[in-house]
Amino acid sequence: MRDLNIYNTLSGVKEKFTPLSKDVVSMYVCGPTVYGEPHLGHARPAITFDILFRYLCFLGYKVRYVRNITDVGHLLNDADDGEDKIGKKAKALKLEPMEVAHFYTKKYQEAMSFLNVKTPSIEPTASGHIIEQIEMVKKIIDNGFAYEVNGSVYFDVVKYNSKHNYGVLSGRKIEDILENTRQLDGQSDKKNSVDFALWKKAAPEHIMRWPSPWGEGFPGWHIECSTMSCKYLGEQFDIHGGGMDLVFPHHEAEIAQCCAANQKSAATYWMHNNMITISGQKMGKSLGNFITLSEFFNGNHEKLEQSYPPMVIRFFLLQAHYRSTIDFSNESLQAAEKGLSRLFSAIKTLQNLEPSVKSTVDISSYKIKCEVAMKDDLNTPIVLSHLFDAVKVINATNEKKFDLSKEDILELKDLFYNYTYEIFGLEEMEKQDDSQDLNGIMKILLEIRSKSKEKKDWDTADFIRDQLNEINIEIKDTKDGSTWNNKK
RNA sequence: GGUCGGAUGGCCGAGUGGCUAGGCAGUGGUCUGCAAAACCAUCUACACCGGUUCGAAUCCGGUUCCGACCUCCA
Repeated sequence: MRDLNIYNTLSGVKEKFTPLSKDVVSMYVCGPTVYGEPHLGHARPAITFDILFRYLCFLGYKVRYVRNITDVGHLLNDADDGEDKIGKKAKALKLEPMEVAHFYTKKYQEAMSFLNVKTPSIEPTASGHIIEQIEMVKKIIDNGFAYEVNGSVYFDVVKYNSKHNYGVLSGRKIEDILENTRQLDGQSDKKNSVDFALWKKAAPEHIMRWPSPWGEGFPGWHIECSTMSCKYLGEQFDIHGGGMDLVFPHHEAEIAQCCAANQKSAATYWMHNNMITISGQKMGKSLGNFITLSEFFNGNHEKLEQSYPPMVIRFFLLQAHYRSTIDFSNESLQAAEKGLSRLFSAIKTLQNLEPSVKSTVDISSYKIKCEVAMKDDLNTPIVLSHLFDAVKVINATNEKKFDLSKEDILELKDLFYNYTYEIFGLEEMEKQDDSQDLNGIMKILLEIRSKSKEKKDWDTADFIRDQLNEINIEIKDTKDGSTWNNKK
């Protein structure tokens, strides 16, 4: 339970991870805004922090993992008064906003479960914490860091910056931001362009609205995370995560809000995953170049040459370090698919390995190497490279080129079990149709084929093989007879 | 424009001073009636120009190109 190092955006370096309380870790990750289909971009933070969650548990920590659902319609931008993403969608579809939010929340959770992402300990919704958000806004006003104008409340960034450092996380200087944000703000009520909304008055056409001390309105974008992390993890907790695109302004604002309200910076460690790119460009909703997860799963998108099962997506992401961008392409996903099946087939081989009295190959280093890589800021690609080295040993042993003792085989089983299933959350892509009927029929067919082969009746043997292949049943001839598997 | 990051072999992607990353593809081989699958072996690198060093993909300076954030975004 020691020596896990993680990169902290706050300090800009890798730091030894020391939780606030010895055996317990508190972790908050920014979840999705539920107004559209979950896409590949959503999978990255979910999987990155799922790995961290799993690994912390593996190390014996008790983890409370909170990942929010943003189901409150935030404004598209400051100039666009009264329109929010969820509300807009609801109007277009003639639905209640919460119907839209609920629909996409289910979609998101479903996709995450396909990807074998563990459910967080708590998945709170912004709409369920309006009262708490109002309370926090009040606290910030009382502390003198926010002001009310026309039914909206804004965070006074300039004043805050005179006492604290607005920019600790993103490295931004307030002067630069002020200079660079001199675009026409419409008839904004803000004192300074850097100020951001804590509570926004609802325009008449705005359909998501709640009563507040300042009139009917809705909470600002950043306040929900501050409120919910504080409620469930305390004013100071261990890890706050999310995508790199959230560093500024979202997480910067969160820190400011928490400092303004509680004199605490919320999280000790701030972790950010990098983006997924498509042809070198960020895959994102605003760019319209995203591919949804269900499109990956069913292959139904013009850019996709085939369907990619959830585990392939998961493995694909693990092949890159979470802080690197990863470029999507059919070629790399297909490579991932083959790599993954090589890994699983070796695990299968491992189950049936014949133990020898003594080992002729040293496998003791793998466990340590994997651990070192994992503890070095979750270097999953390095862990995988060690596992693939071990795959070679397993296969070579199976070919009688090496011997492995019973103890060493157990150690390898342990290694693969821990990393593949427990920590990486990879599961076999079993699409096996193991119905009794099919099994029986296949047994008969393979027997006929085997008899024809004995009689050197290659026409019949090949006919059976080729016809089955046509309906996606693949025959594999091995020394000990033939096996079959369902390709679809 | 400001801030930050990146440029690695056919593709993806690790690696911060000397030792084979790994996966996929390619090539050769084993197996096989043939094939597929599987397995084994193996080739192709470090954007460019200088510098530091016994030695640089790795450090320093410069150049070119690309990306992210600065508006909602994972």
